[in-house]
Amino acid sequence: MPLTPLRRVNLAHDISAQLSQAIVAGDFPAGAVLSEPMLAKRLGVSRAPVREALIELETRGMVEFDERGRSRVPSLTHDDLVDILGIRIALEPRAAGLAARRADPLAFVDLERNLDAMRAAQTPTELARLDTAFHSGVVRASGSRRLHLCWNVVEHQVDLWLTQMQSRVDALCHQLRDTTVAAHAAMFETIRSGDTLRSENLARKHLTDWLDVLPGAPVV
Amino acid sequence: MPLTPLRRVNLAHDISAQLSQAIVAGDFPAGAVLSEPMLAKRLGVSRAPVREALIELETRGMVEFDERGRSRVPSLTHDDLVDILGIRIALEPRAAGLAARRADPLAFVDLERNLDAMRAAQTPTELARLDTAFHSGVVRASGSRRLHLCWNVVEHQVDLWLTQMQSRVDALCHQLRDTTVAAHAAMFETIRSGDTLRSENLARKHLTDWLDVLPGAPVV
DNA sequence: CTCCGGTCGACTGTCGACAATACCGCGGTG
DNA sequence: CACCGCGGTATTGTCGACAGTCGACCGGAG
Repeated sequence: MPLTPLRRVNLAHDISAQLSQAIVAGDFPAGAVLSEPMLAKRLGVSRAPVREALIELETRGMVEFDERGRSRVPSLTHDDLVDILGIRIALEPRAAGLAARRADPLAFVDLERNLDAMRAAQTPTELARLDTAFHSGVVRASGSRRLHLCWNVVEHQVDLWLTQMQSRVDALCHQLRDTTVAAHAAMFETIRSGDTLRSENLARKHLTDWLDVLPGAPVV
Repeated sequence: MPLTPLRRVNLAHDISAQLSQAIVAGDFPAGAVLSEPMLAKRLGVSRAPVREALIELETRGMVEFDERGRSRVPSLTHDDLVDILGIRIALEPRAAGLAARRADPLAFVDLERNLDAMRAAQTPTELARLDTAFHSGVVRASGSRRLHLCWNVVEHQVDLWLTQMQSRVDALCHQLRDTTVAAHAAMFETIRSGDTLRSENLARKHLTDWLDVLPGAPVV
């Protein structure tokens, strides 16, 4: 037995993850101030780890600090989404290419499991979460720590945008589901086959396709 | 008069900048442990802002946390440099293209000033600093906050690598100086002219050229 | 000599407290 | 009635302190 994973606790890290999830889930509306005492009280911890979590979230674009040091939930516009996708179009082909070159079997089981989960998913929320998770898996499979750091900056931004625009995009998500699953499956196969160039191109096309769909969607 | 910039002080931010500079300057060798009490004592502050600065630096890849929470200066290998340049090749063409599209005159004066400084620079260290600063300027000129967050991850990595490999690269830097200045000048003109596509291509070529030079350089 | 247990010191993670600052509403004043 | 000054309140930035944990070192047993 491999015993226990053994890991020193770090409240800040847990808080960061939990807060990020809460923000994406829409628990805090766009523009809401996340005051440290309020969060500390709700989480049952002191302000120190909360502060550290907020700093980490700021570097990931999940909160913004105003000129007085208060952290707020950023409110994303359509332009923000285009900006985010532009960055992802720059980063993710690289990640897919590296993943294809490394061909880590361990990462493949994660990706395959994600595909299965996505095929079985029902709610748009679950679908969006799995979609992001798949792309995270590709970045992780690239094996580049720095690429992963960059990815952190955009990882949950699309999810956050979806939450803030929720009224309109549920139907869109559902409609795109089969397309997305098919695109992910194709990416998975290509990465596993080790075809670097084709992996890059598929990743790019998957994202640009999405970008092309958006202007037609009823957004603002 | 635009009055004062007015900005609440934040020791953590200053510490982050100072520490980053010190690491790049080689004050802490690769693998060195940056203990919080030691830094706090040297800086004359308490541990709290030091911790916050370290967290920020970790998201920028300037320090790494080991399994026990200690922060260390990462030691970069040749593969790391290739990885970093790969990310920059993905990000910077996008930044240059956006900068060309925005055409912010304010950013142009910064870039032009950098060009002048670079033409006058003497030491390789100064040259490397200005080179990084130019690329930072392009990213800033892109106007994308998230792109800037991603850029933070790689901003000083090449400088750090140069420091850790210092013995060999001084001559290389000097030799590449004119090439670099010429490439930057060309990028500047193209961005200012608003030619998006050409800006992207120049940025990409500038970086891939550099990548091509490296394998021949006497590096480990 | 080698190996083991115990002790010491250092460091991290977390907490509560304090000063400084900015917002908000109220009362007084012209 | 409009405006200005003022105290109360909430929040941030910073500090010192404490518990838990880990490595280093030392002494003794086999």
